[in-house]
Amino acid sequence: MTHHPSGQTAIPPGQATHCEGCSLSAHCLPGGLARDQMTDFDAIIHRPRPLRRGARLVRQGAPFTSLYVVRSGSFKQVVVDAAHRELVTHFLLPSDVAGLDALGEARHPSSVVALESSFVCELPFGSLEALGDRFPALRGALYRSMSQVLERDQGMNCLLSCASAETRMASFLLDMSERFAARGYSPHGFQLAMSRADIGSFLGVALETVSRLLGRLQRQGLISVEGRTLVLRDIPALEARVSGTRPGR
Amino acid sequence: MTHHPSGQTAIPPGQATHCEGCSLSAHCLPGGLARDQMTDFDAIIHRPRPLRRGARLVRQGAPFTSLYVVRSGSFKQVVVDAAHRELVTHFLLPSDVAGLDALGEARHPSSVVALESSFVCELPFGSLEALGDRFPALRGALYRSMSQVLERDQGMNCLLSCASAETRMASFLLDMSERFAARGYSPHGFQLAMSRADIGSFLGVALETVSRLLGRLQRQGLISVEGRTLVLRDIPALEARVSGTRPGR
DNA sequence: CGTTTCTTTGACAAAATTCAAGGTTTGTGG
DNA sequence: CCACAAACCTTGAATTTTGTCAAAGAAACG
Repeated sequence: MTHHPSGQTAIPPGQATHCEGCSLSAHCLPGGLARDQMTDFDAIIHRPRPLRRGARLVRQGAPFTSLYVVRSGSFKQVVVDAAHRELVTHFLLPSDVAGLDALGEARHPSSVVALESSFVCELPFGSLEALGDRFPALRGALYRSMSQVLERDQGMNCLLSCASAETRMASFLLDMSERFAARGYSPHGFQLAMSRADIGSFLGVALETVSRLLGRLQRQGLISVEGRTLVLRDIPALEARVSGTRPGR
Repeated sequence: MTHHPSGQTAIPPGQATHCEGCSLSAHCLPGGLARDQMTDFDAIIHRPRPLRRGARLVRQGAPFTSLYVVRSGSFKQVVVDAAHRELVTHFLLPSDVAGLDALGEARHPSSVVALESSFVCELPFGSLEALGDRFPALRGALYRSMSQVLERDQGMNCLLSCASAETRMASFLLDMSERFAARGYSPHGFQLAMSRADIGSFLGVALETVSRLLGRLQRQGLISVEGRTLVLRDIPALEARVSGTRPGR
């Protein structure tokens, strides 16, 4: 899921980082703000901080104080359920917002873990709200982010309710592809930053099934996989797998 | 899902309905407002309107203008996916809010259909937002509602990802029970307003499986079912089924 | 009171999981 | 830079769960 083929070069560590010059700003929360408003927004955010692979950005149960925007790298969002299983609920790419599910709550209902070396911008929610009073566009962007998550979750529910393992896999690959494309990267090939186990947890299938499905899709010529390097060779065919699901339910 | 055993008597049709006197107001959006603020809130809402079984409160794809609070009765939220299948994503009980998933969008991404004769209060979103500027508590309540939906969806995803059909069923029954309890009704027995097909769609299992599972749980003495009348006879045992899921994944 | 919709139940088939074992990659310390 | 350990990935075989198809019974509706 390294969004930049050769790693970390796109965004320099911690300096020279202002929303105005940021390549993500169009898709990011302050996207709809005017130039001078963005300066104010800039003032409240905590500058990008680095996280290593495996580091927790947000810990389930910790008090909610800030939202985080992924600047570079990627994350998985996980919840630990009653049976102490870790379940992956989301994968976050640059410009995605972490912590939204805690917004109305005192504590975070899920954890967010870096899948690779990553940078995030921290948005203290108090300041954000205060700014929202002055810039309605900012509040609108926040609403939009939340309802995008809602819609995404709803789509996921549909997938989990009634799609075969193969359809889930195809959906996942296409979804990743679209999200990369939306961020200006190639929709045809990318790196998966997460393990097979993460994908399995996310899609609700066993990790062995993930492995078998990737193998099968490769044999059928729809994709190429080599470790975590993925190439989508026949996107229309993948799309056909998604729409052509089992009849019933 | 009739929350009042003998039907519709709890809330009179359309008159004498103000938030202040409403039995739901504690759990409802204006719950945190002061007395005089509630009067203002009262002024923006459109008074309860009746819907018959099968009537659509919200139509997927229709422009988003209002949120709706369920006053009495119950609803199912459904999405029609790419393969033209209707999938049930939520069941709404009194005090639940319909339309939240459209909040940042121009159009509703899902439909909301009455499962029985029901009443709702309509909250024009424009007025609601305007009022939110004056009463921060109201905006907080809105955030809370949204993140509750997010959390619920996330829980559902977990259930669908890694629970057996039986566990899903037990979860569903307990969830209903809790929600009835939270609204002041008995957690031990209630009416299901939805069909087996709806439950199946919601839980991601075939309707025949729903039927078999209910039968099995009954034979084991955990519940009694007769048509859509349900009695939970052994809630702790049901809870044990939920936590004691399959080991793997 | 008949028709439609909903529900239950059985037999069979298919999909996916579990268990097991071997192979590969990644990361670390000497 | 190499060697070793740990984590990760693949593949096979047997088993289990759940879906599909079919048919009959019950309930709801006009």
